[in-house]
Amino acid sequence: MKNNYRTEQRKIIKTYLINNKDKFVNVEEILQYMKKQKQEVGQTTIYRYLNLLEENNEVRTEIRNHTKHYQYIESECCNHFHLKCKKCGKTIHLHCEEFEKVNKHIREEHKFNLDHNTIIYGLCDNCVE
Amino acid sequence: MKNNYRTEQRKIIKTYLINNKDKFVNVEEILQYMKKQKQEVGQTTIYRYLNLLEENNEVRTEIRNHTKHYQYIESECCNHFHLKCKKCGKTIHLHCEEFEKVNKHIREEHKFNLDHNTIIYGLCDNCVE
DNA sequence: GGTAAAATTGAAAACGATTTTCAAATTAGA
DNA sequence: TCTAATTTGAAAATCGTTTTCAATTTTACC
Repeated sequence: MKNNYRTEQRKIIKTYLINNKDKFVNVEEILQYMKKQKQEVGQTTIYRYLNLLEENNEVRTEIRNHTKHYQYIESECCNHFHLKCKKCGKTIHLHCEEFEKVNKHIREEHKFNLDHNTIIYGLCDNCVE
Repeated sequence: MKNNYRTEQRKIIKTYLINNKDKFVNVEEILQYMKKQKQEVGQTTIYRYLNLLEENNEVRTEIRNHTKHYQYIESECCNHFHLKCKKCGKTIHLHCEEFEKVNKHIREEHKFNLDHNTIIYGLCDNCVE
């Protein structure tokens, strides 16, 4: 991987992302955490490293009220789809044979390759009106 | 619908959106078009009206290199899913019985309601490596 | 039609997240 | 150890979007 020196700052940022891989975090949250832990890192560095991780597909991103949020992509989450409620944010890890069959069908018949890292949005049963 | 006076400016903006419903457009593009047509509208007005349309689910949005893009939602596109290649942007209108079956399965068994307005991302056969 | 209340417009200023700049510090690799 | 390449971070710049506010337009009611 190009441009990937292992500096102390990057280790800290990546550790934070991995420790919070169950949610999306933004730069402000990373910054606040670092401050608390007395491991301050310049915000420019955080932005730059996050961009690098995004280019390398190590994080997925999402924009929440005008601010980019980042989530570390777990490799063990690569073999199933994710459904996310656009109202309450609940995520469902879809381990579903039938969906995988359709995925194959779409790949073969419709010539399109669904991306396991892409979150599919909708409404969960609690939020649907 | 609240806050929806029918002013000349809004008619023009909506017409532009409908005439370009096959693609995503941004404020700059709308502005340029208006200028060409000698129907200038302040950019504040465009931003405000687009926000209103978004709240009312009349447009879907997408962020492309730091800029919000808008697409008018055709009502006749509500009964099928959309696959979009994240590399070349090609959109496939997925008229597919098998997918609809899985959609029903997901709704009933996984308690989740896929949203026809949500675009599902992946790679088309030309762009997949 | 006329009129008042409510909503919209748009130029300018403010905002705020992100990027750029650039000199100093750090890292990798010979 | 030494040098070239890369990274860091504070400050400034950028730029898309929102806010402000006075003027204008639209609606709704008489």
